[in-house]
Parts: sequence; C-alpha cells; structure tokens
Amino acid sequence: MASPLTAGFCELVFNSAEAPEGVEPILQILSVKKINAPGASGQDRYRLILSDGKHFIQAMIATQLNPMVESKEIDKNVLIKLTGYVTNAVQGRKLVIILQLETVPWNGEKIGNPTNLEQAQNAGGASNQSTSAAAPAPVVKQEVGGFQARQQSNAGRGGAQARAAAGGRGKQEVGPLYPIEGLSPYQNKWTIKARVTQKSDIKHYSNQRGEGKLFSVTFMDETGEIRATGFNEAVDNFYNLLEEGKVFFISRARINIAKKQFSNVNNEYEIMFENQTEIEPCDDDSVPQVKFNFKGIDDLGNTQKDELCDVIGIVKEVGELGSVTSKATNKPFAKRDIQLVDSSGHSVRLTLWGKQAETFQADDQPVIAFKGVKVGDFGGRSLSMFSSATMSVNPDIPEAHALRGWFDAEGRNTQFQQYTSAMNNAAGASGAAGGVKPSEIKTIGEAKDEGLGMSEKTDYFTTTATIAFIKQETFSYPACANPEGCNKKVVDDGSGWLCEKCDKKWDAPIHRYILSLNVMDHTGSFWITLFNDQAEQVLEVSANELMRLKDEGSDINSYFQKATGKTLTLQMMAKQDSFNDQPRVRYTCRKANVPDYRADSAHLINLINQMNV
DNA sequence: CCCCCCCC
Repeated sequence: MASPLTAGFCELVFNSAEAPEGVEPILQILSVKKINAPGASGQDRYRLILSDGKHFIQAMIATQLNPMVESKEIDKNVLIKLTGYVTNAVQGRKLVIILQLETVPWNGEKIGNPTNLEQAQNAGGASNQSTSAAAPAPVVKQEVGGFQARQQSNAGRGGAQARAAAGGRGKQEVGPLYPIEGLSPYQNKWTIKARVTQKSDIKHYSNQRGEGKLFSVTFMDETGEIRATGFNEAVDNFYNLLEEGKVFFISRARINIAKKQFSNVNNEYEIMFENQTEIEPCDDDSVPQVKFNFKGIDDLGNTQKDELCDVIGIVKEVGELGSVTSKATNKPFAKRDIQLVDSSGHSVRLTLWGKQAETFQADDQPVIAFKGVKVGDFGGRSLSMFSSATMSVNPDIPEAHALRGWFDAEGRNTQFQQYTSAMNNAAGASGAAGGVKPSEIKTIGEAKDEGLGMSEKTDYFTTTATIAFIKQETFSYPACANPEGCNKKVVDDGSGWLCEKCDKKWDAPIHRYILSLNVMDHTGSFWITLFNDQAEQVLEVSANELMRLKDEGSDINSYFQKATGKTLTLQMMAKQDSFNDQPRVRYTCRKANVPDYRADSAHLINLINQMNV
C-alpha cells in the first residue's frame, strides 16, 4: 500500500533555505510536547515531531492552533496536512512553524520507521544546503488567524526583497512574512507587517557608558504586539520614517527578551533595530488598530505597585487642574485627577500630568481606554498616566460600547467602591480575599451579627448612621509640632514638649483628635473612633482650636451639640483588639461623607429586587 | 546601550 505521507518532505525542508513553494505536505505526528518557554504572548507552546515516513523533523505550532492540541485533534500518530507554514534554521537545525493545518483521516497506526534527518545528514558529511537565489513565499492559501492575503502582500512587497534580489547578492535578504506572535530570538530571517501604535519622543541619555539617544515604538498585527527600540544611528535612520498609526514591513532586526518591568506590551520579546534593519512603509491598511489588555478596576488590587496596565472606564468625575513641585527636580508639574469607574462597581483615581492635565476635557462622562498606565498604591490603588501611556476617548471597541450601555442603564446610580490605603496593609489588597469589602454596605446590626472585625483579618464596610453622642472629656492628644508631619504624642517635661521620635522639643504641641462617637441606625448603635482629619470634618473646628477654647474657659459644648444628630456615610474598619484581656472589636472611621441618598436608594432597590416576595 | 515619569 502506498504511504499517504509526502515522501521526501523532510529532506526538502532541510535542503531549502525557505519553505518549499506550493507544497502542502501530509505528515504524521510522532509526538506532541509542551515546551517550557512560553510563547510570545505568554501562552503555552507545543512542539511536534513530524514524519514523512522516512525521516522526521521538528515543528512548532502557532498558538492559535493550541485548542486542537487540547481537544486531541492534534495528537500522536494523527496525520495532518500543512496548509500554512514557514521554515526556519535555528543554529543549523531546521524547524517548521505551522500556521495552519488540516487533519487527515487515518487509522492511528504509525507509518514506517522514520529516522532523524539531521543525524543522517551530518553523519553523511555532505552539506546539501540550497544555493537557490529564489525567494519563495511561505505557503498560506487560506486565512490563518487573520493572515489572509499574506502571499499577495508579501509578493507585492517590492521593497526590501526586490532590492535585495536586484542587488545580485543571491540569497534573499529578508525572511518570510511572520506573525508577530511567531517571532522569537531563535529565528533570524523574518519580516513582519505591522502598525505603529505608539512612538516615543527621542530621548537623550548620558551615563557611565557614555551618551546616546534612543526611541521606541510599539508594533502590532493581527496576532499580537511587540515593542521595538532603536539607539543612536537607528534614531537617525528610522525615527522620522516610523509614523504612529502607519503600517510597515520590518526585517533584519534583533529579537531580545523583553524587559517587562518597563513595558506593558504583551510580548515576551522585543525588537532592537540594528544597522542592517530594513523598514519599508506599507500601503495595506488591513492591519488592526490598537490592542488592549484591560484590567478591571476591581482587579487592580491584584497588581503590583509600579506595574503598567491597560484600563477602560467611565470618567465619573474630573478634578480641578492643580500643580505640584517635583521633589526630584524642583520643577512644577500640572496635574489633574480624574475618577474612573467600571461595571465592577469599583472606582479608582487616575492622575494626568503636564500638558495632558491642562488640556483634558470630559464633561460628558465619556468612556476612555488607557494603555500603559502605572499602578500606584496611594490610597490603596491609584493610576498615573505618563508619557508612554495613551488614551482613547470613546473608542469604537466592544468593551467601550458595553461600558457605555451599562453606565447609562444602571452604572449612573451605582455607589462605587473606592480603594483605601488600609488595603495596602490588609491581607490581599483587593479587599476581596477574606475580609469584607470596603464598599460593602452594612447596617450596624449586620456588622455586629456577622462578627466583622472578630477574625484575624481586618474587615472594611460602609454604613450610614447618625451621631447619637460625642465623648467630650478626652477628645484629643498633644502631638508633635514638626511641620514635616510626625503626629506622634509628645510629653511636657517642664521645659518643653518632647517628641521621642523626632528627638525635638517644641514650645507647644499641636493637638490632634482621637474622638469617640456613638452612632446609630435603625438596627443598633456602636462606639467608633475618628482620628484627626475625620473628626475635624465632623466638628468643623480643629482640635488645636477647640483645646485653646477649652483652656481659656469657653463653652465648647456647642461644637459637639452641632455635630450630634448629623447623619453620615462612614467608611469603617473593624479590627480585633483586646481591652482588659477581653477580646473586643475596635471600629475606626476611615472616611466620613455626606450621604449619597441616590446611591443608597439604588442599593435598597437592589436589596428589594433580591427579595423573594 | 534606556527604563526618568513627578504630589498627597
């Protein structure tokens, strides 16, 4: 019986510089193995050993074919027809990269007794390397993950390849067209067709190694994105050529391992432009526009500080334009904070800087997609936009439309959960791991009944309650007057107020609140502690001023009376504590707000809707 | 080979 396999294919690959043109071989899979090195996008990668009945050869499959491995369509002894592939030499070894394949019906038996072609060839001592001057295109007839029309555009490329051929240097100067996802340091001949989605300014630097300049761009195609950097001469050669938004062919550049801490580009590798790098503009506009890798606002607790991420949200509030002076350079910077919310019900502050802060306008609560914003831990979690980040207002992408729909239908009336700095110390900064979430609305009765603050973990919750009583006897403590902000308790030793921490003596302390309030709602009451900022907000007088009035014998009772009866929405922390060896819960108020009755009502409507009546 | 990106 004739073998269904394409006899001689392995030898053909081994002896050709590029994939054999027009050949769609049928091969048998001898083994499937997951390799340890992740793919460009961090996905699993699989290596196959393929047999033509006589020899076997190694192959990698593009990650879009991974599901076929997982479903066992790609498995040992299965016959496959390669309908899209390229070949590559890696340190003298040949590798087939499969972009598209079809399975061929077969009874599951192994065919023939194939041997390792490389060993056979090397043992024979003969090098049959092709000296063909032709530059065959890779075989891709149908759509491969959006790589349709590759052959046409590749062939129509004209530029680098045609010039190389005209230069009479024999071998093609550039490799076949690759998906960005398929790039790795182990391949040297490739061309990508990609859009520039971001281009940096030219940056000049000077360090021990000397002076220089550099710029970077992000390239994107249907399969992924990759960052590319050019130094010195590459800046002169390519900076003006590479325009944001335009499509280019790029070849003959180096692939390095990406330094991920400096980039949010979703690729294990990055491109380094070299002197022989070739970049040619491309008219084909089919390459997609921008690729986001959104992180939900509620998920920012699971990111590390300083990590870069993409976030999409509704601009709920726009802060005033402000200015700060950089500690490092003493230079002033314009800044503007905005509040972003998404359908997770969480909100986060995002800071814009410089020109972007000055010109930012969003009075109609638009959707904005941010790319490459930096996560900070101020106030639990915050975001900061810097020069390499980009923003798209009301982008035409599904995530944006979904968010718009959600916000207009219900999000408008949602009370959003804010990050709090206490979450930096709490187990699991997301606030979701174990402890009650800060925005979870509880009545006082529920907080007690559910035993919040009774476990090892600190619980956070929000409650709306009315001040029933404020303890007047002790409302403050004498604190260190250091203008840098120390706030430690100081003691009067007769010659002044000593701060042990600052090792300084002050003529007078600054009094700070530790205020005990009894607050109640329709379910019960509890004692809570307010520290300086919250207490000052409630009493509308500073502790220092109140202490001065008290010391001069004025009646300060009116301040406490004025605050009593106020109803506030309190962001609470419930923490285990002990008093006279008895365990008890200490309730601390982290933030007091005027109630948002609209949001509270929306919460109640939610609860009503959940009732089974 | 850069990689700083600001403040509370």
